[in-house]
Amino acid sequence: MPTDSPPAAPRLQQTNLVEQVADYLTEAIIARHFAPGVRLSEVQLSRDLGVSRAPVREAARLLESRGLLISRPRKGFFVRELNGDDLADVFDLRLCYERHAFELLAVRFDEAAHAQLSQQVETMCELAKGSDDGRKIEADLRFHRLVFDMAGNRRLLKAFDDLSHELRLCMALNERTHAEPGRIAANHWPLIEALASGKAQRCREAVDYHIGVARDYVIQGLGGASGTERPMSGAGATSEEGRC
Amino acid sequence: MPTDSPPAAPRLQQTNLVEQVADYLTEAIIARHFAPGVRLSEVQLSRDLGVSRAPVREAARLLESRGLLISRPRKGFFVRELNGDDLADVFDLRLCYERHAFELLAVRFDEAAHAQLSQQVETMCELAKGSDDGRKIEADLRFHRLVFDMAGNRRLLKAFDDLSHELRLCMALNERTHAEPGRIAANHWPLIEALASGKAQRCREAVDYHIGVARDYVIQGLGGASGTERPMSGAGATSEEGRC
DNA sequence: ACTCTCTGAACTGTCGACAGTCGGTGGTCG
DNA sequence: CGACCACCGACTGTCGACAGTTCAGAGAGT
Repeated sequence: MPTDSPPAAPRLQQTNLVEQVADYLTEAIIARHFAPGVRLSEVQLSRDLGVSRAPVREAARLLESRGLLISRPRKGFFVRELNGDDLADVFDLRLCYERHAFELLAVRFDEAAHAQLSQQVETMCELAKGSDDGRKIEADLRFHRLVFDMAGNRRLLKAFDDLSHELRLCMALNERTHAEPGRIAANHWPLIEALASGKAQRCREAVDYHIGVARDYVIQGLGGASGTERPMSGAGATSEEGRC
Repeated sequence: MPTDSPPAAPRLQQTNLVEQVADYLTEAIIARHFAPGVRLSEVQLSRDLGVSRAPVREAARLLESRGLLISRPRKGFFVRELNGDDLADVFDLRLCYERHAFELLAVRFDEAAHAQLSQQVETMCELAKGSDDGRKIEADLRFHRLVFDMAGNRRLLKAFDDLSHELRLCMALNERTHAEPGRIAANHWPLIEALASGKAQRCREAVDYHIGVARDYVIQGLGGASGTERPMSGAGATSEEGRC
């Protein structure tokens, strides 16, 4: 059941219905038009979207593999609920990915990569002045995706892309996400400097700090009503300086 | 088109058809009854399995998310082809995962975990005397899955499970996989010792060496007809001692 | 009033069928 | 003899429908 009326539910047409339905569902879930834990009725969705149940089912399978839905046999698909442990897992896995990506990129870092990443941070700083929070988040994720893209491991990039959906879900959990966007954007400069230094240890420390800040930010924003306390591996970061 | 006649294609029945079809396809692909690159006809599969196309399509979507199939719109599903770059990516991603899992487990390693892992290596040594290569590989993967299970991050475990399918595919690429199973099994003792030491650096070195050996083993087994040469991050391992 | 049972509505899992598209084949033209 | 084009078969994408199951609520019994 939608908690809020789902956004417009535009009649989809032609082919590639699966992808269109998946996009619609992804956006609706991240925007929290479907509350966590609620069941998504196949018939209801197919009626609202004006398509049959087959594309809806396939799209739901896709979202399940991305961690946005879970399917219970004979019960249907449910919007994924994230508790404190889930948040910790997501950011711990992200730490795992980013450490590796930065390590890979550090050894092949060149002027072109430097320029590309710097350009992206400039864009983020520019966006920080505006009020479109969605674009700020996307620009932030795009910086990190650039790192994975240039790191050279396609499967690592795909893994990050998959995790990105859950990351957006995590960020949408709290309202504090959008505070101090300027400082958040500037927080990415040390990552570039660490890459430029070419030193693995320095990259690792910068990544650990950066992700740690983002993790604490989201978890604290959740109100601390999370599951078991679990220290993050690597450097802890408890300041309030950034998000991503 | 099947290169070899697909194994029996047992008539599936009742519910949970998607999972059954997915299991059948997974096994058939890893056993190379479907050659890499071939197109899997939905109608042919549904006829052979005695089910309709809907479960076949959903199962194919599932395998696509696991990297065993790729779908091209209006063309159908194709068995994934792995070149040298793919192998390098898979093992590099595995290195990323295992490093993190061992680091997580090292800080919570206790007597129970020690006993469980040791037990598994004993099992592997026992299986090494037999001739069932499939069970050797599964026991090997099970050791590593145990590590991920005990590491405590469920999403990391799921990520490894997903990658496992591609790992099996990689291992099935060459025949040399099954050589010297006794030494391969024994190669896992240093990992346990590193965990017991509780030292992160020692764990990392042990993992890097272990995975490096496995990677070189598979890539050399492919005949070196791979893509661009790419050095593995971390310790290189060029000996011939192990697989997993 | 509370609990258990039964009934029925709604839904999921699965199926067969239709429409549009892609690739190959045969024929025709230059 | 070679290249282009129309036709045809097969397949994918999508749809509506049926069967078995689950869940909620009404009703009977205690």
